[in-house]
Amino acid sequence: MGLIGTKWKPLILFHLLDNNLRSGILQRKISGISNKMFTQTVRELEKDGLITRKVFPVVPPKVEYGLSERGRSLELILKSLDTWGEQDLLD
Amino acid sequence: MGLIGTKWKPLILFHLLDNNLRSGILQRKISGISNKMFTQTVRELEKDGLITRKVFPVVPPKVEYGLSERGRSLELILKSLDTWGEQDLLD
DNA sequence: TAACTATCTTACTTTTAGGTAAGTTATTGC
DNA sequence: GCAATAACTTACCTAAAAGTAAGATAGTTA
Repeated sequence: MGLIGTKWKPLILFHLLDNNLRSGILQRKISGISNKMFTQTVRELEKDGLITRKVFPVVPPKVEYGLSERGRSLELILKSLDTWGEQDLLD
Repeated sequence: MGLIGTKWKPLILFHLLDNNLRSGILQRKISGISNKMFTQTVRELEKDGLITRKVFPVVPPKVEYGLSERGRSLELILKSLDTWGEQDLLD
């Protein structure tokens, strides 16, 4: 229940619903997040087992994030939250 | 989407799903919450239009909280979050 | 060889969330 | 007339979350 008790986690998960995304692109989708919070939050999501992280050994670096199976199991909840939030934009 | 981005709000809403509850009882159900945070959070939820607050002019005071229609519309999401959180208790 | 790239870290500071403890209220029961 | 009651509110303080800005990395291209 406390699972979603953070500002950024649900947002990041939400943006990964459609496709895997590489780090920079995902970050640009989360408007307002600082670089630090972004890295910190994906690290936590990875530890939680909600997203996967794939590093390509190239220069400049390339990192891709995607939902794990466990993360995928949140799909309905994430979509509901999104729809609910858009109904009338309080908060 | 940022709607649930707090530690206590979803918890309080969740405990109101079944019945309206008077203040003290509701607060005792939210283990770990301080008196201050409790009052503060229900105030916010009331402003958000998610819960209703009914004051009975008796001594000692009696206050009852319940879900508003808008709050009630979160029922499925709250229950999903709860079930999801219990599946395996990470976080 | 210097600049550019994408991703992340680290040190430092500010902002926000949260806790503790005391005080307020108005009636009832002793 | 004093204590007990439920539901706050307030002032003060600490802890946690988040922002800013700088630096590390190492190949590629000019």
